[in-house]
Amino acid sequence: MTTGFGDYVRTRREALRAHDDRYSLRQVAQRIGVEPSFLSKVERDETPPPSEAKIVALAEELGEDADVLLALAGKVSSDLQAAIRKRPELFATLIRELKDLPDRAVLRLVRDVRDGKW
Amino acid sequence: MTTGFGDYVRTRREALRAHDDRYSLRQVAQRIGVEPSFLSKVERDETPPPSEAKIVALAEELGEDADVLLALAGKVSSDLQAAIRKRPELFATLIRELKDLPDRAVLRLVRDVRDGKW
DNA sequence: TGTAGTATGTACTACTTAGTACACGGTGTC
DNA sequence: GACACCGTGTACTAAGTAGTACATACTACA
Repeated sequence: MTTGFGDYVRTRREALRAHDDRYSLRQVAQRIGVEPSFLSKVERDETPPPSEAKIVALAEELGEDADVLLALAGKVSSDLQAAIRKRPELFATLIRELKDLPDRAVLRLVRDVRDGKW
Repeated sequence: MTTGFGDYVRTRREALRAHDDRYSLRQVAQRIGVEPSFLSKVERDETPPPSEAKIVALAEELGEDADVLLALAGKVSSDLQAAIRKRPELFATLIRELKDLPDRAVLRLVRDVRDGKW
């Protein structure tokens, strides 16, 4: 496993733990619903990242953006996938069009869409 | 299996076959690189849709849009996923913003982006 | 009628996913 | 020195993924 997923989670968890004992590996594992040994392996990148559901729970637990954590795990949220699958040609074209544009261009687009002014 | 994926592929292949013998199940199977028995099961929805690579090959073979065929198989092209994973927050926001907008709105957006006028 | 091509059915396999169960050894503390 | 956590190591599993291999049975035609 060469994703930085585990590292990232561990670092983040340890940071929270510095101020709050409730962020021990065991307690976090229990709250997100996995065995401590499993979370341990995940954090050491000894096993691939867990399922989407667990990652989302983990993101919530760590105060992180779920999409970012999923991305780190090499996944894309299933609701986004569903949206794309509903109109595959449309979204495929759009995403391929945008993928090489700079952040600020995409960001401006997002804002314009949100404000309905485009 | 209750996807219409198999049905769709079979219908499409039979249609091509009406004009061209090279579209028998066996020959198509060979060209896309699977065993005939496997393609048979796929077309009868007796087994889940094949891997992305085989679906893309199948789309090419059938003259269909790969993204559409992938969507029918409940998948999203890995290059789109990669694009999203590179900037998860940006794309997640955009897609969630667009997912309930009507086709024509999204389409217009796609065109505007392509023409660089937005 | 045999043989070439066609679709299908059955059995099997190797790999991956997504974990659990449980024991072990370390650390702190009362 | 016993109790309570802590992280980790080892072993296991149940289900899904992505097929292959081989045998069977039908159809067409020469």
